Amino acid sequence: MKDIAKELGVNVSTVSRALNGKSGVSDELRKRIVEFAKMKGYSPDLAAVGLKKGKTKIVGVLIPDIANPFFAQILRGMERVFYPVGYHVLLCSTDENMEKEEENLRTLLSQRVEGILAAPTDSGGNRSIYKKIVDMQIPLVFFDRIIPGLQTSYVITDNEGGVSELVHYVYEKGHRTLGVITLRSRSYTGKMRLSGVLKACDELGILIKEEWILDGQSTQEGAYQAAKKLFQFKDRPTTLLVCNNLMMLGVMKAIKELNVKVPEDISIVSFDDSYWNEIFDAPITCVAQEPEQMGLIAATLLLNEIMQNGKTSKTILKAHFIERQSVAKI
Amino acid sequence: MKDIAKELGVNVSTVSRALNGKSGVSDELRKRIVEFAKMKGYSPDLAAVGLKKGKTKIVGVLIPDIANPFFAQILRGMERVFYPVGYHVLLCSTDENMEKEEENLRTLLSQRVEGILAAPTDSGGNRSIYKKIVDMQIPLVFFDRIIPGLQTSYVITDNEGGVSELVHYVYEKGHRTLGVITLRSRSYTGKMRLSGVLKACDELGILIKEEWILDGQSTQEGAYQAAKKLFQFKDRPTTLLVCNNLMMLGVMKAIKELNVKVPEDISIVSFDDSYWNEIFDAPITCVAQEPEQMGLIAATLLLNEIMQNGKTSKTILKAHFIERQSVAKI
DNA sequence: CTGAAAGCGCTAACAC
DNA sequence: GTGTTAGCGCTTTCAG
Repeated sequence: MKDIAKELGVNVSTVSRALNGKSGVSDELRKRIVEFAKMKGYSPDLAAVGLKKGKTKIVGVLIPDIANPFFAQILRGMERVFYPVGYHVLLCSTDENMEKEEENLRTLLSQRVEGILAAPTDSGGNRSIYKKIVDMQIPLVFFDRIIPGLQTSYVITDNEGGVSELVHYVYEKGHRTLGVITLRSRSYTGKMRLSGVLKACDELGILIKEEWILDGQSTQEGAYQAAKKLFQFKDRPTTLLVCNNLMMLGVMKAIKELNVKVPEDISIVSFDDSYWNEIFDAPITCVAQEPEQMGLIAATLLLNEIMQNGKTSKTILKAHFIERQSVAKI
Repeated sequence: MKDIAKELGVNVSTVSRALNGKSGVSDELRKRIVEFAKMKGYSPDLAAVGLKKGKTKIVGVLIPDIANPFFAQILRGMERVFYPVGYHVLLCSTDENMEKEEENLRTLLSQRVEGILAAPTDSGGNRSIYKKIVDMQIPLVFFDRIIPGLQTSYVITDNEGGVSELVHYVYEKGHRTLGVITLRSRSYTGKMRLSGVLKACDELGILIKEEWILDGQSTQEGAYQAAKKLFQFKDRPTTLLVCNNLMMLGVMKAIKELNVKVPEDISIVSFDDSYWNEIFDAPITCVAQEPEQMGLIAATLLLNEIMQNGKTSKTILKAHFIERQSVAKI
């Protein structure tokens, strides 16, 4: 800008006004400045603008694992709202690691992001730093997972309702025993989905033995191991409920490997839909979340808070049931 | 910082030195400053630091579609190298849209990113802006796709080699006719994979009729439509080659819907491996890329250029063949 | 309509 | 070992 001003024999402030479309510059001069700037390939230093204005036009997104299509789709939803309004996304992965999560949050603060979208690793941990963020009045919106008791906006899926629907469905199909492959127990979704299953089974009188609750650690590999174990029990349930998309994939692998017949040998239902549910040998009956929608809403809420310092708002998305062919009638 | 300095009765420069671990502050004073800063919840304004030092510690990543697991995994690879060295990722999606790509690149320049990782939408388009970036000496590394003729580092997969391997494999299995579902024709990978197929077929004397080359538009939906069309030809090839992971998914859907038997009715091979290839009814024989590895290498190359202004370097990854059960011997 | 000048938060000479 | 000061690139009063 200084160069431009000098070469055109005007003051930087005039250049600034001209380039930002502010009034107070003659049309003729503005035209000259704008053209000259374009010719020179001038591009404003957003960091400097941000420093001056106290606005960075950057938001931070904290995600457990971008390689999980579920989160990748959420991110796409967010992108779709931020792009048109000129906000940019600083992306951080936590790998479900609380130290990394904390460090990333600190970085985001230092980058002076105007707001933060986060899916916290642990429903209890790192509460204090999130608390601090809220206290600093930095807009914060949770998605997919929350830290209960923190006064923030969020958008989550009705986890308990979703699993409950699955359990009721298999009940109506005549099933009275159920196994479940669970998420990491400390995550919010892990807790909610398991408790939802237990509650629904209890209400309906479905038997769910201790040893049929297997920890899939939220991962494909973990679920693969867990499913193999379950399939080899002599005493096993007639249905298996899998708590997320990636774990469903692991279960599928185990099914193929052990040559289990679905739904003849065992019925399967899953929380989450994903690319693969539909094209599996026995297409998987499930409750689907809408990740892109979730991202979209989360981003919109955040933008609202940034713009107008709006009230916090809570959204609970319904998981919608998709019947396919993985459950037998007995 | 000013507050801290004032409250402790020292100068800001002293605070700066203390907080940055620079010499020239007595241990005692440093300790007091550091503690006080922590208590106050001080966090440095990275924009200001960047403005001063001319280093933002931010890199830009330009990706066609994060919801595609292939790119999501690449991104994870990048994250894994940037995180430990304190660099942050500003993420931009192009949606395969050239205007959006250009706009995003301008933004990244304005954010004064220290380097850019990009998978260009079009192998020819937007050349001039990429050229400009190179001329400005901003480190630029292409991944997955390149713009031929531009002097930059890149890491890509050996597309022609990969498809050639697939074609040779089906040839040895006795196939002499081949159909192919192609990517968007203007993308670099689209061109390379198609030309590779044609070349290999030509060499081996495999017949590939004009109407067996179907445009899958790089998408699941496009490939689904294309495959449905192909499967309904009375005169159809004995093998179908699918040019990427997402399109393979579309093909799978068509297969299920039309109740096509693989490999009895038709044999299938695919470029790319992805979650679903392995768990499909007829597990899909394919050549796999290593997206995470690609991201890792790309990020490392970029970091090298940023750090030591190193020479440009080109990496071509081999696609490795995975035999499964989707090809019949005839 | 245009210019001068202050200052955003920080670092790095340069003094003392 | 500590303070003073200039300045990174920009915007925005305030004068003229």
